[in-house]
Amino acid sequence: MQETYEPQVLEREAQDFWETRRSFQVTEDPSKRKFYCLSMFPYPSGKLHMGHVRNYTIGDVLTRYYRMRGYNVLQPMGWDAFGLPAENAAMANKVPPAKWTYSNIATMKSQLQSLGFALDWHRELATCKPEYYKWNQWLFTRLFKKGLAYKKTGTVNWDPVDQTVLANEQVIEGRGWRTGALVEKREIPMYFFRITHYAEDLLAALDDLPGWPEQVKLMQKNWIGKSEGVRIGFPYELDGRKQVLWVFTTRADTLMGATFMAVAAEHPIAEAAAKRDPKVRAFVEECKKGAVIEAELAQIEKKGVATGIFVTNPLSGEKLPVWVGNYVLMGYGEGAVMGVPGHDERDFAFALEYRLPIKQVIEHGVSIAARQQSWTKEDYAYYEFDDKQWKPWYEEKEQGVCVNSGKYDGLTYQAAVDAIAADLKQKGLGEKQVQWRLRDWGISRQRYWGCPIPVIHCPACGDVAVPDKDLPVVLPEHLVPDGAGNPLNKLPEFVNTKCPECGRAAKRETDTMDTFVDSSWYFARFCCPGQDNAMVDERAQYWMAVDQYIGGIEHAILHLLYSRFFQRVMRDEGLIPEIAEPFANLLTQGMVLAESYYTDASGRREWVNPAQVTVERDAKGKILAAKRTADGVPVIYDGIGTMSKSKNNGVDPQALIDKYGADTARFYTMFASPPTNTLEWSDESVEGSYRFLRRVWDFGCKFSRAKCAPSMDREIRYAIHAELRKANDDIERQKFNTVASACMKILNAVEGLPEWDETSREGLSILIRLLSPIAPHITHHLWRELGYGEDVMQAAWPEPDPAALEQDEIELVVQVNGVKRGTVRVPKSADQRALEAIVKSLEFVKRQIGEKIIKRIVIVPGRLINVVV
RNA sequence: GCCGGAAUGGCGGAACCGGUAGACGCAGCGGACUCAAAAUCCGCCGGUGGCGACACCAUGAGAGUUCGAGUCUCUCUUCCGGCACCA
Repeated sequence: MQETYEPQVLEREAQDFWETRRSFQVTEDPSKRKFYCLSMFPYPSGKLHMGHVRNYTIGDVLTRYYRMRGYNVLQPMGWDAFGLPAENAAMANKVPPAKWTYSNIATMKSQLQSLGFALDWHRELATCKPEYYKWNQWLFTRLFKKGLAYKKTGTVNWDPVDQTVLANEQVIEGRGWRTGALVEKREIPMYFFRITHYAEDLLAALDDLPGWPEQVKLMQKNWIGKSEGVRIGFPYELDGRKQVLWVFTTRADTLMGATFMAVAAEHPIAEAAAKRDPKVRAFVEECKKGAVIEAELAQIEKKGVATGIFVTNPLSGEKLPVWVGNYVLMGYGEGAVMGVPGHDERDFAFALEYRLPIKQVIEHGVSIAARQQSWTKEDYAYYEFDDKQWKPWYEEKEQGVCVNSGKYDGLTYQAAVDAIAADLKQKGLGEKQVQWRLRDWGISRQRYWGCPIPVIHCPACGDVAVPDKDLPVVLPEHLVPDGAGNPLNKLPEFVNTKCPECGRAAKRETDTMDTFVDSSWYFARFCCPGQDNAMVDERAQYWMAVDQYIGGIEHAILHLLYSRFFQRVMRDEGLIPEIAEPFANLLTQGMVLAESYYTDASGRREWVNPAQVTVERDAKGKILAAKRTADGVPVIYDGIGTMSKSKNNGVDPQALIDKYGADTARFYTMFASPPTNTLEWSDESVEGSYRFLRRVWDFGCKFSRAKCAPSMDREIRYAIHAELRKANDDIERQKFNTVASACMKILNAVEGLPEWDETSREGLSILIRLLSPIAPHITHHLWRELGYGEDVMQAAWPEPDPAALEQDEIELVVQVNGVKRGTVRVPKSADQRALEAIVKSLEFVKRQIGEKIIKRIVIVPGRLINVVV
């Protein structure tokens, strides 16, 4: 056996062994339980980053674990290959996105292979290949015919200089990233998927996903946002015509407290008012400037302008002014809201700004009179004095009683809503309604590097879906975008075509699909390699649903929701008839972070990669100072954050693999942090992981030459089996960091034996198997070299021996008044009375009790005894 | 702004159900080996007081529930993810 641990050599050999035997290629096998383990496929951005290493190691640990547990495990890999970065790289390097993408795929594939992942490469796919995206197009045409894909206008960011649509990411502080021009909103025709058709199902089915983290389900639930309320009509007259302004509210009980209405700038009332009033026109124009990014919209200062139009409260007959508000979104509900400043924070702020009246119509135990007594200044009529601070006077709690509301006075929330909805219905001015926050999914992108939307625009027949026989609509791969619009528009041989229905000259759609479409069904395609006549086939029914899906928490909403939608669409098309949910279990991994450092010498920050920094520490290990290793220039520590190009704090996995080998990279990423936490990078800890693997190798080496005594060490054996029992629990709980630490503890125990015996032999075989999913190469060799078997992957997963875990005596913690005072060894069979007697006789207990009287004795079986005095 | 998370020694983390706070590792300190260094091995390692046995303090801050709280409840602070065209 090789004396020194040389990971590069060992890993190459192990990978050749698996390759030759096609160890990871799987087919449907009804005799075994299947396990479909999937990690989110990567965008081929250049080379692997640490997030990938972490993600795919988690998947690989599970894959190898379930294989050893006897499952038929599928773990495929592919490429989410369409997207914006390829166009940016193309512009920068004057290289077609296709060429850049395929070259990145080649690099990253070889990196994945060097990490020794148990991937079935014969299923590899790339979403930019026609044989894949053909089925995006095929499914689109099905949905188009059903009305589940349809055309309407949508709002985009428009760069007026480049005359192009910008992604949100390309808008920086309201300006185009390349031109610096102020971005405008623009309405253009787009295709949408009617995801709202499935809103109820997507929401309800969350309850049937026990394998998903609660936090993700909650985020999805809030995103879908079902709310039950009342649609209310406010009649008005405009240019002599009777009309109704509709709003939706969950707080119909506050209708009598409405003092104004606010509509979006795009609302018909706003447009009508803009025609007559230049002030309104100016404001509406103002609102149309800026980007469409919602996070920014939500934080802008709430502004408005009165339209001069009044509507009538349908129940009280009160006249209410209509305002245009920049905080009202046309895309939500009716594009209009009723303003109830007494009971809504946002309306309150708006009313305060524009001196609109505020009415209290809900009371929560405190009478208005009592409230008003605390008001001391006329100026603060809109505030109440509370806790030495002036606080806004509004209350949002739903449980309240109506006041100042005429016939509804005294009604509680639900009773008031019911009564008001009934009265509105009678007048034809409202009824109860369910409202969703979820909006339909706009999939059109005015970009080149994506899947062409298979539609032909015919002057006579309108928008016609491309017939099946003409699919795929192939994207030409030779174009280089220039940042000013989609180059497909300038390619007549792509654009000019014939109408499939009437045969006359027609234009092809040049928009491509949102790349989220590509990634919404790839998991099903992996099940069906080589299938060229269908999107998926019956093999998908065997493999689906994905048993374990692993990916970043940043995908908690959009990607997962779109995939759930697509699975339903595929089900309803009869493709995978029995499965509604694509992912039975979900693990959301945390991000990989690193320290960052910069120098300030030149007056502007120059970011120095942590690998080039030497840190000085005090005796405790606290950071005192840091300098650039090369030239000793002092650097400033900027804290910890995501690895990024801009802060030059990325750690290249390749450098790590070259230096320590894949097993160290894998072991470190598992050991450093539980999978769902963020992982803070530390070079020193990597060193520690390497040291551990080398210790394992060295021990194996020595052991292979040693003679073993036939004896067993009962205590050490107990320790090993107890650790194994815990590790097996932990691997099921997906806490791989403690599994890694169990491996270390078992090595410590085995090394601690006074002489090598059968305990060592057994302990080492447990260690190798337990470690093998995390560090498969080193364990592959050790298993063979030490004569345990030919292939550790074929070995049975280790189980603790119940006989080894039996104990006659156990140690209990003894507390007095909840504070630990000592421990005591007692026979396992001791009953409550015996325990109480033992505890009372303990010296340190007597000393604590002194003269006091024992009130009770709490016994937690097998753990502790608490004497309460 | 809205939705969702997180916070434990110098650092990463452990403590699964409310029951010994700090497992395992990193860094640091002391020692062995060595001409020396590296590697390796042994010991120490939250804070304060004490020769010591031991006592007290301590899980972002503040309150509460409990025999007992890192864990449950409420309020707050800071940081992170998402917000529909980055993927």
